[in-house]
Amino acid sequence: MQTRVVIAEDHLFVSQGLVSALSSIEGLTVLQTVANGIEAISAIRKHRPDVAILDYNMPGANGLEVFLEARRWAPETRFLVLTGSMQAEMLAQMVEAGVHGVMLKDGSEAEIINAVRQVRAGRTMIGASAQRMLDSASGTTDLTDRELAVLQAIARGHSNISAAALLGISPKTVDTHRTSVMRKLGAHSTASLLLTAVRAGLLDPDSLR
Amino acid sequence: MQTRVVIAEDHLFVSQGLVSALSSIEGLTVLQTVANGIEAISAIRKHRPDVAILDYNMPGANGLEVFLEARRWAPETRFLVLTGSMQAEMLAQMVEAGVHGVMLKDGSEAEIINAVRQVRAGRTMIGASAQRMLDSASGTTDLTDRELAVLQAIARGHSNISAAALLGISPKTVDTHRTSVMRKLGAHSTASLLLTAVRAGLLDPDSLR
DNA sequence: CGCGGCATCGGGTGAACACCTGATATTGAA
DNA sequence: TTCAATATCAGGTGTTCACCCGATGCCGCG
Repeated sequence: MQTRVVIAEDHLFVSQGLVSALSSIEGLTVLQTVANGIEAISAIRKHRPDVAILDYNMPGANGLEVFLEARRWAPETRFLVLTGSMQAEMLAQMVEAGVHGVMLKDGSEAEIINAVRQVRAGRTMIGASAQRMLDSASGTTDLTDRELAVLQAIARGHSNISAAALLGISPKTVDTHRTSVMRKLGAHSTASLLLTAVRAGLLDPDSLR
Repeated sequence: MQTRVVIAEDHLFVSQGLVSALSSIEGLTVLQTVANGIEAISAIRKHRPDVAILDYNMPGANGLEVFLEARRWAPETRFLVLTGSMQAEMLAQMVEAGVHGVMLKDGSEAEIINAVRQVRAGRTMIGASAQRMLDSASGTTDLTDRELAVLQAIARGHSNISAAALLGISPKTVDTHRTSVMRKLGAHSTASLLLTAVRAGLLDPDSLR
Protein backbone atom coordinates (compact mmCIF):
# COMPACT_ATOMS: atom_id res chain seq x y z
CA MET A 1 0.00 0.00 0.00
CA GLN A 2 1.24 3.44 -0.96
CA THR A 3 1.67 5.82 1.91
CA ARG A 4 2.48 9.46 1.30
CA VAL A 5 3.46 11.25 4.46
CA VAL A 6 4.08 14.79 5.66
CA ILE A 7 6.01 15.18 8.91
CA ALA A 8 5.76 18.27 11.09
CA GLU A 9 8.23 18.28 13.97
CA ASP A 10 10.28 21.21 15.25
CA HIS A 11 12.94 19.06 16.87
CA LEU A 12 15.27 18.35 14.01
CA PHE A 13 16.85 15.39 15.73
CA VAL A 14 13.45 13.77 16.22
CA SER A 15 12.37 14.64 12.69
CA GLN A 16 15.45 12.96 11.27
CA GLY A 17 14.78 9.96 13.49
CA LEU A 18 11.22 9.71 12.20
CA VAL A 19 12.31 9.82 8.57
CA SER A 20 14.84 7.12 9.29
CA ALA A 21 12.34 4.94 11.18
CA LEU A 22 9.67 5.30 8.49
CA SER A 23 12.12 4.24 5.79
CA SER A 24 11.49 0.68 6.97
CA ILE A 25 7.86 0.87 5.85
CA GLU A 26 7.61 -0.44 2.30
CA GLY A 27 5.83 1.92 -0.08
CA LEU A 28 6.12 4.89 2.22
CA THR A 29 7.24 8.22 0.83
CA VAL A 30 8.01 11.22 2.99
CA LEU A 31 6.84 14.11 0.82
CA GLN A 32 8.03 16.90 3.08
CA THR A 33 9.17 17.59 6.61
CA VAL A 34 8.41 20.96 8.16
CA ALA A 35 9.30 22.49 11.50
CA ASN A 36 6.35 24.66 12.45
CA GLY A 37 2.60 24.59 12.49
CA ILE A 38 1.98 27.16 9.77
CA GLU A 39 4.22 25.33 7.33
CA ALA A 40 2.49 22.10 8.30
CA ILE A 41 -0.88 23.49 7.22
CA SER A 42 0.59 24.67 3.92
CA ALA A 43 2.33 21.35 3.23
CA ILE A 44 -0.82 19.35 3.99
CA ARG A 45 -2.91 21.58 1.78
CA LYS A 46 -0.36 21.28 -0.98
CA HIS A 47 0.34 17.54 -0.84
CA ARG A 48 -2.91 16.06 0.51
CA PRO A 49 -0.84 13.26 2.06
CA ASP A 50 -2.28 9.95 3.18
CA VAL A 51 -0.88 10.49 6.66
CA ALA A 52 0.29 13.62 8.45
CA ILE A 53 2.50 13.03 11.45
CA LEU A 54 2.36 16.04 13.70
CA ASP A 55 4.28 16.94 16.78
CA TYR A 56 1.97 18.57 19.29
CA ASN A 57 4.29 21.33 20.46
CA MET A 58 5.33 23.45 17.50
CA PRO A 59 5.77 27.15 16.95
CA GLY A 60 3.14 28.90 14.90
CA ALA A 61 0.35 26.39 15.47
CA ASN A 62 0.22 23.29 17.62
CA GLY A 63 -0.78 19.80 16.50
CA LEU A 64 -4.46 20.30 17.25
CA GLU A 65 -4.58 23.65 15.51
CA VAL A 66 -2.92 22.17 12.45
CA PHE A 67 -5.40 19.28 12.46
CA LEU A 68 -8.44 21.51 12.81
CA GLU A 69 -7.31 23.77 10.00
CA ALA A 70 -5.68 21.29 7.63
CA ARG A 71 -8.51 18.79 7.58
CA ARG A 72 -10.73 21.40 5.98
CA TRP A 73 -8.44 21.30 2.96
CA ALA A 74 -7.36 17.69 3.03
CA PRO A 75 -10.33 15.70 4.33
CA GLU A 76 -8.83 12.37 3.23
CA THR A 77 -5.61 12.88 5.14
CA ARG A 78 -5.30 10.94 8.38
CA PHE A 79 -3.51 12.51 11.29
CA LEU A 80 -1.18 11.03 13.87
CA VAL A 81 -0.16 13.40 16.65
CA LEU A 82 2.91 12.70 18.75
CA THR A 83 3.63 14.50 21.96
CA GLY A 84 6.31 14.51 24.61
CA SER A 85 4.02 15.68 27.31
CA MET A 86 0.49 16.90 27.36
CA GLN A 87 -2.25 17.62 29.79
CA ALA A 88 -5.10 15.16 29.77
CA GLU A 89 -7.58 17.87 28.78
CA MET A 90 -5.74 18.53 25.59
CA LEU A 91 -5.46 14.86 24.90
CA ALA A 92 -9.21 14.51 25.34
CA GLN A 93 -9.78 17.45 23.05
CA MET A 94 -7.75 15.92 20.30
CA VAL A 95 -9.57 12.62 20.56
CA GLU A 96 -12.89 14.40 20.63
CA ALA A 97 -11.87 16.55 17.68
CA GLY A 98 -11.34 13.36 15.72
CA VAL A 99 -7.58 13.06 15.40
CA HIS A 100 -6.96 9.60 13.97
CA GLY A 101 -3.99 8.73 16.11
CA VAL A 102 -2.45 10.07 19.27
CA MET A 103 0.53 8.77 21.11
CA LEU A 104 3.08 9.95 23.59
CA LYS A 105 6.70 9.94 22.56
CA ASP A 106 7.53 7.34 25.17
CA GLY A 107 6.77 4.76 22.49
CA SER A 108 9.57 2.85 20.80
CA GLU A 109 10.41 3.16 17.15
CA ALA A 110 8.47 -0.05 16.52
CA GLU A 111 5.41 1.31 18.26
CA ILE A 112 5.51 4.50 16.24
CA ILE A 113 5.83 2.54 13.01
CA ASN A 114 2.89 0.42 14.05
CA ALA A 115 0.87 3.53 14.82
CA VAL A 116 1.55 4.94 11.35
CA ARG A 117 0.45 1.64 9.82
CA GLN A 118 -2.79 1.56 11.83
CA VAL A 119 -3.66 5.13 11.03
CA ARG A 120 -2.93 4.55 7.36
CA ALA A 121 -5.15 1.47 7.41
CA GLY A 122 -8.09 3.58 8.54
CA ARG A 123 -8.09 2.70 12.22
CA THR A 124 -8.12 5.16 15.06
CA MET A 125 -5.37 4.40 17.48
CA ILE A 126 -4.43 5.77 20.86
CA GLY A 127 -1.09 4.90 22.34
CA ALA A 128 -1.00 3.00 25.61
CA SER A 129 0.24 5.92 27.70
CA ALA A 130 -2.19 8.29 26.06
CA GLN A 131 -5.03 5.88 26.73
CA ARG A 132 -4.00 5.64 30.37
CA MET A 133 -4.07 9.39 30.66
CA LEU A 134 -7.51 9.52 29.08
CA ASP A 135 -8.85 6.83 31.36
CA SER A 136 -7.77 8.78 34.42
CA ALA A 137 -9.05 12.08 33.14
CA SER A 138 -12.52 13.10 34.18
CA GLY A 139 -13.08 16.49 32.64
CA THR A 140 -14.53 17.13 29.25
CA THR A 141 -14.35 20.49 27.68
CA ASP A 142 -17.37 22.11 26.23
CA LEU A 143 -15.65 24.46 23.81
CA THR A 144 -16.48 23.89 20.16
CA ASP A 145 -13.78 23.42 17.56
CA ARG A 146 -14.07 26.96 16.36
CA GLU A 147 -14.15 28.41 19.83
CA LEU A 148 -10.97 26.55 20.63
CA ALA A 149 -9.34 27.72 17.42
CA VAL A 150 -10.16 31.32 18.28
CA LEU A 151 -8.89 30.85 21.83
CA GLN A 152 -5.60 29.50 20.53
CA ALA A 153 -5.24 32.39 18.13
CA ILE A 154 -5.87 34.91 20.88
CA ALA A 155 -3.35 33.15 23.07
CA ARG A 156 -0.77 33.58 20.34
CA GLY A 157 -1.28 37.30 20.52
CA HIS A 158 -3.60 37.75 17.56
CA SER A 159 -6.08 40.59 17.56
CA ASN A 160 -9.60 39.70 16.44
CA ILE A 161 -8.74 41.09 13.03
CA SER A 162 -5.60 39.03 12.54
CA ALA A 163 -7.22 35.93 14.02
CA ALA A 164 -9.97 36.39 11.44
CA ALA A 165 -7.41 36.54 8.65
CA LEU A 166 -5.66 33.48 10.04
CA LEU A 167 -8.85 31.42 10.23
CA GLY A 168 -10.45 32.74 7.05
CA ILE A 169 -13.51 34.19 8.76
CA SER A 170 -14.91 37.59 9.58
CA PRO A 171 -13.71 39.58 12.58
CA LYS A 172 -17.31 39.60 13.76
CA THR A 173 -17.23 35.81 13.85
CA VAL A 174 -14.04 35.86 15.91
CA ASP A 175 -15.78 38.34 18.19
CA THR A 176 -18.73 35.98 18.54
CA HIS A 177 -16.62 32.94 19.39
CA ARG A 178 -14.42 34.97 21.70
CA THR A 179 -17.43 36.25 23.60
CA SER A 180 -18.82 32.74 23.79
CA VAL A 181 -15.56 31.34 25.18
CA MET A 182 -15.43 34.08 27.80
CA ARG A 183 -19.00 33.39 28.82
CA LYS A 184 -18.30 29.65 29.11
CA LEU A 185 -15.18 30.23 31.20
CA GLY A 186 -16.70 33.04 33.22
CA ALA A 187 -14.01 35.52 32.23
CA HIS A 188 -14.53 39.25 31.77
CA SER A 189 -11.12 40.32 30.57
CA THR A 190 -8.55 38.90 28.23
CA ALA A 191 -6.17 38.41 31.13
CA SER A 192 -8.53 36.32 33.20
CA LEU A 193 -9.61 34.43 30.09
CA LEU A 194 -6.04 33.35 29.48
CA LEU A 195 -5.30 32.24 33.01
CA THR A 196 -8.62 30.46 33.39
CA ALA A 197 -7.95 28.59 30.17
CA VAL A 198 -4.46 27.62 31.36
CA ARG A 199 -5.88 26.41 34.67
CA ALA A 200 -8.55 24.41 32.87
CA GLY A 201 -5.92 22.70 30.75
CA LEU A 202 -7.29 24.30 27.60
CA LEU A 203 -4.06 26.12 26.90
CA ASP A 204 -0.50 24.97 27.42
CA PRO A 205 1.79 27.99 27.76
CA ASP A 206 4.77 25.99 26.56
CA SER A 207 3.15 24.98 23.30
CA LEU A 208 2.14 28.50 22.43
CA ARG A 209 5.07 30.52 21.27
CA MET B 1 39.62 8.76 22.83
CA GLN B 2 37.47 6.42 24.85
CA THR B 3 34.02 7.71 25.72
CA ARG B 4 31.81 5.83 28.12
CA VAL B 5 28.28 7.18 28.19
CA VAL B 6 25.11 6.82 30.21
CA ILE B 7 21.88 8.02 28.61
CA ALA B 8 18.82 9.04 30.62
CA GLU B 9 15.80 9.74 28.46
CA ASP B 10 12.20 8.74 29.15
CA HIS B 11 11.11 8.90 25.50
CA LEU B 12 12.07 5.49 24.20
CA PHE B 13 11.99 6.61 20.59
CA VAL B 14 14.41 9.44 21.32
CA SER B 15 16.61 7.21 23.44
CA GLN B 16 16.90 4.70 20.60
CA GLY B 17 17.68 7.55 18.25
CA LEU B 18 20.47 8.78 20.52
CA VAL B 19 22.06 5.35 20.77
CA SER B 20 21.93 5.08 17.01
CA ALA B 21 23.38 8.54 16.46
CA LEU B 22 26.19 8.03 18.96
CA SER B 23 27.23 4.80 17.29
CA SER B 24 28.96 6.97 14.69
CA ILE B 25 31.40 8.25 17.30
CA GLU B 26 34.49 6.06 17.26
CA GLY B 27 35.45 4.72 20.65
CA LEU B 28 32.11 5.52 22.23
CA THR B 29 30.36 2.93 24.37
CA VAL B 30 26.86 3.33 25.73
CA LEU B 31 27.03 1.67 29.11
CA GLN B 32 23.37 1.93 29.99
CA THR B 33 20.18 3.75 29.03
CA VAL B 34 17.63 4.54 31.70
CA ALA B 35 14.22 6.17 31.57
CA ASN B 36 13.87 8.13 34.76
CA GLY B 37 15.85 10.41 36.99
CA ILE B 38 16.26 8.06 39.94
CA GLU B 39 17.69 5.32 37.73
CA ALA B 40 19.93 7.92 36.14
CA ILE B 41 21.50 8.75 39.48
CA SER B 42 22.06 5.06 40.21
CA ALA B 43 23.58 4.35 36.81
CA ILE B 44 25.94 7.29 37.03
CA ARG B 45 27.04 6.29 40.53
CA LYS B 46 27.60 2.75 39.35
CA HIS B 47 29.36 3.40 36.06
CA ARG B 48 31.13 6.74 36.59
CA PRO B 49 30.77 7.44 32.87
CA ASP B 50 32.82 10.01 30.96
CA VAL B 51 29.62 11.66 29.74
CA ALA B 52 26.07 11.52 31.02
CA ILE B 53 23.41 12.61 28.55
CA LEU B 54 20.31 13.65 30.42
CA ASP B 55 16.89 14.61 29.25
CA TYR B 56 15.62 17.51 31.33
CA ASN B 57 12.03 16.33 31.77
CA MET B 58 12.05 12.92 33.36
CA PRO B 59 9.91 11.27 35.98
CA GLY B 60 11.50 10.85 39.37
CA ALA B 61 14.05 13.64 39.07
CA ASN B 62 14.71 16.16 36.35
CA GLY B 63 18.01 16.77 34.59
CA LEU B 64 19.18 19.39 37.05
CA GLU B 65 18.33 17.29 40.05
CA VAL B 66 20.17 14.33 38.57
CA PHE B 67 23.19 16.53 37.89
CA LEU B 68 23.28 17.99 41.40
CA GLU B 69 23.04 14.57 43.02
CA ALA B 70 25.11 12.45 40.66
CA ARG B 71 28.12 14.76 40.48
CA ARG B 72 28.75 14.10 44.16
CA TRP B 73 29.45 10.47 43.34
CA ALA B 74 30.98 10.88 39.91
CA PRO B 75 32.88 14.18 39.95
CA GLU B 76 34.76 13.33 36.75
CA THR B 77 31.58 12.74 34.77
CA ARG B 78 30.61 15.51 32.40
CA PHE B 79 26.92 16.24 31.85
CA LEU B 80 25.03 17.20 28.71
CA VAL B 81 21.38 18.08 29.27
CA LEU B 82 18.91 17.97 26.39
CA THR B 83 15.49 19.50 26.57
CA GLY B 84 12.45 19.80 24.32
CA SER B 85 11.23 22.95 25.92
CA MET B 86 12.19 24.78 29.03
CA GLN B 87 11.63 28.05 30.70
CA ALA B 88 14.53 30.43 30.45
CA GLU B 89 14.72 30.61 34.24
CA MET B 90 15.47 26.93 34.49
CA LEU B 91 17.98 27.14 31.68
CA ALA B 92 19.79 29.87 33.57
CA GLN B 93 19.73 27.75 36.72
CA MET B 94 21.40 24.85 34.99
CA VAL B 95 24.13 27.01 33.51
CA GLU B 96 24.69 28.59 36.89
CA ALA B 97 24.80 25.17 38.54
CA GLY B 98 27.68 24.22 36.25
CA VAL B 99 26.14 21.75 33.82
CA HIS B 100 28.77 21.17 31.14
CA GLY B 101 26.43 21.21 28.17
CA VAL B 102 22.89 22.31 27.53
CA MET B 103 21.03 22.18 24.28
CA LEU B 104 17.47 22.20 23.03
CA LYS B 105 16.26 19.20 21.07
CA ASP B 106 15.80 21.30 17.97
CA GLY B 107 19.37 20.47 17.08
CA SER B 108 20.14 17.99 14.33
CA GLU B 109 21.81 14.66 14.90
CA ALA B 110 25.11 16.19 13.82
CA GLU B 111 24.77 19.00 16.32
CA ILE B 112 24.05 16.60 19.15
CA ILE B 113 27.04 14.48 18.22
CA ASN B 114 29.18 17.58 18.14
CA ALA B 115 27.87 18.57 21.56
CA VAL B 116 28.83 15.19 23.00
CA ARG B 117 32.31 15.56 21.53
CA GLN B 118 32.78 19.03 22.97
CA VAL B 119 31.57 18.05 26.40
CA ARG B 120 33.83 14.98 26.36
CA ALA B 121 36.76 17.15 25.35
CA GLY B 122 36.30 19.24 28.46
CA ARG B 123 34.58 22.23 26.96
CA THR B 124 31.36 23.80 28.18
CA MET B 125 28.86 24.19 25.40
CA ILE B 126 25.49 25.83 25.08
CA GLY B 127 23.42 25.09 22.01
CA ALA B 128 22.48 27.97 19.73
CA SER B 129 18.78 27.99 20.65
CA ALA B 130 19.55 27.68 24.34
CA GLN B 131 22.00 30.56 24.06
CA ARG B 132 19.34 32.65 22.33
CA MET B 133 16.91 31.93 25.10
CA LEU B 134 19.47 32.92 27.70
CA ASP B 135 20.30 36.11 25.83
CA SER B 136 16.70 37.16 25.43
CA ALA B 137 15.87 36.21 29.01
CA SER B 138 18.57 38.29 30.62
CA GLY B 139 16.25 41.24 31.20
CA THR B 140 12.87 39.61 31.15
CA THR B 141 12.67 38.89 34.83
CA ASP B 142 13.91 42.33 35.88
CA LEU B 143 10.54 43.62 36.90
CA THR B 144 10.38 46.20 39.63
CA ASP B 145 8.14 45.65 42.62
CA ARG B 146 5.53 48.02 41.25
CA GLU B 147 5.62 46.52 37.79
CA LEU B 148 5.10 43.11 39.35
CA ALA B 149 2.22 44.43 41.44
CA VAL B 150 0.55 45.82 38.34
CA LEU B 151 1.13 42.58 36.47
CA GLN B 152 -0.50 40.63 39.28
CA ALA B 153 -3.48 42.97 39.33
CA ILE B 154 -3.92 42.61 35.59
CA ALA B 155 -3.69 38.85 35.91
CA ARG B 156 -6.51 38.95 38.45
CA GLY B 157 -8.70 40.55 35.84
CA HIS B 158 -8.41 44.19 36.88
CA SER B 159 -8.70 46.94 34.31
CA ASN B 160 -6.14 49.73 34.58
CA ILE B 161 -8.71 51.80 36.43
CA SER B 162 -9.51 49.19 39.04
CA ALA B 163 -5.87 48.23 39.42
CA ALA B 164 -5.20 51.91 40.12
CA ALA B 165 -7.85 51.95 42.84
CA LEU B 166 -6.45 48.74 44.28
CA LEU B 167 -2.87 50.06 44.43
CA GLY B 168 -3.73 53.63 45.37
CA ILE B 169 -2.20 55.21 42.29
CA SER B 170 -3.35 56.90 39.12
CA PRO B 171 -4.55 54.90 36.12
CA LYS B 172 -1.84 56.68 34.17
CA THR B 173 0.74 55.14 36.46
CA VAL B 174 -0.76 51.71 35.97
CA ASP B 175 -0.61 52.39 32.26
CA THR B 176 3.06 53.32 32.53
CA HIS B 177 4.02 50.20 34.50
CA ARG B 178 1.92 48.02 32.25
CA THR B 179 3.60 49.38 29.15
CA SER B 180 6.98 48.90 30.77
CA VAL B 181 6.25 45.28 31.66
CA MET B 182 5.09 44.58 28.13
CA ARG B 183 8.23 46.13 26.70
CA LYS B 184 10.42 44.08 29.04
CA LEU B 185 8.62 40.84 28.16
CA GLY B 186 8.32 41.67 24.49
CA ALA B 187 4.56 41.36 24.50
CA HIS B 188 2.18 43.38 22.33
CA SER B 189 -1.14 42.18 23.61
CA THR B 190 -2.57 41.32 26.97
CA ALA B 191 -2.89 37.70 25.93
CA SER B 192 0.75 37.29 25.03
CA LEU B 193 1.76 39.26 28.10
CA LEU B 194 -0.02 36.76 30.33
CA LEU B 195 1.38 33.66 28.70
CA THR B 196 4.88 35.07 28.50
CA ALA B 197 4.72 35.91 32.17
CA VAL B 198 3.50 32.41 33.01
CA ARG B 199 6.30 30.89 30.94
CA ALA B 200 8.84 33.15 32.59
CA GLY B 201 7.70 31.96 35.98
CA LEU B 202 6.43 35.43 36.92
CA LEU B 203 2.84 34.29 37.31
CA ASP B 204 1.42 31.09 38.69
CA PRO B 205 -2.03 30.48 37.20
CA ASP B 206 -3.09 28.33 40.14
CA SER B 207 -2.45 31.03 42.72
CA LEU B 208 -4.33 33.78 40.87
CA ARG B 209 -8.10 33.75 41.14
C1' DC C 1 27.16 67.02 43.06
C1' DG C 2 25.40 64.56 38.93
C1' DC C 3 23.14 60.78 37.21
C1' DG C 4 20.31 56.79 36.53
C1' DG C 5 16.58 54.09 38.15
C1' DC C 6 12.20 54.13 39.88
C1' DA C 7 7.63 55.92 40.94
C1' DT C 8 4.39 58.99 39.82
C1' DC C 9 1.46 61.60 36.71
C1' DG C 10 -0.33 64.39 32.69
C1' DG C 11 -1.72 65.36 27.74
C1' DG C 12 -3.15 62.71 23.69
C1' DT C 13 -4.56 59.07 19.72
C1' DG C 14 -6.41 55.28 17.05
C1' DA C 15 -7.13 50.54 17.59
C1' DA C 16 -9.12 47.00 20.00
C1' DC C 17 -12.27 44.98 23.13
C1' DA C 18 -16.66 43.36 25.59
C1' DC C 19 -20.97 43.11 24.87
C1' DC C 20 -25.60 44.53 22.98
C1' DT C 21 -28.92 43.66 19.24
C1' DG C 22 -30.12 40.95 15.29
C1' DA C 23 -29.86 37.49 11.30
C1' DT C 24 -29.17 33.04 7.99
C1' DA C 25 -27.55 28.36 6.88
C1' DT C 26 -26.19 23.68 7.99
C1' DT C 27 -26.27 19.52 10.54
C1' DG C 28 -27.81 15.82 13.32
C1' DA C 29 -31.03 13.93 16.52
C1' DA C 30 -35.61 13.15 18.11
C1' DT D 1 -40.57 17.68 10.20
C1' DT D 2 -38.91 20.33 14.08
C1' DC D 3 -35.50 21.94 16.99
C1' DA D 4 -31.13 22.81 19.10
C1' DA D 5 -26.35 23.43 18.39
C1' DT D 6 -22.99 25.38 15.69
C1' DA D 7 -20.86 28.51 12.43
C1' DT D 8 -21.13 32.57 10.26
C1' DC D 9 -22.00 37.46 9.88
C1' DA D 10 -23.97 42.21 10.48
C1' DG D 11 -25.41 46.59 12.84
C1' DG D 12 -23.94 49.17 16.91
C1' DT D 13 -21.88 51.35 21.59
C1' DG D 14 -18.93 52.90 25.29
C1' DT D 15 -14.93 51.42 27.48
C1' DT D 16 -10.39 50.00 27.50
C1' DC D 17 -5.95 49.34 25.73
C1' DA D 18 -1.20 50.17 23.66
C1' DC D 19 1.59 53.46 22.87
C1' DC D 20 3.03 58.33 21.75
C1' DC D 21 4.72 62.59 23.86
C1' DG D 22 6.04 64.98 28.00
C1' DA D 23 7.05 66.06 33.11
C1' DT D 24 8.58 66.12 38.52
C1' DG D 25 10.42 64.11 42.75
C1' DC D 26 13.03 60.82 45.50
C1' DC D 27 16.83 57.80 46.42
C1' DG D 28 21.26 55.73 46.20
C1' DC D 29 25.68 55.46 44.18
C1' DG D 30 30.07 56.99 42.31
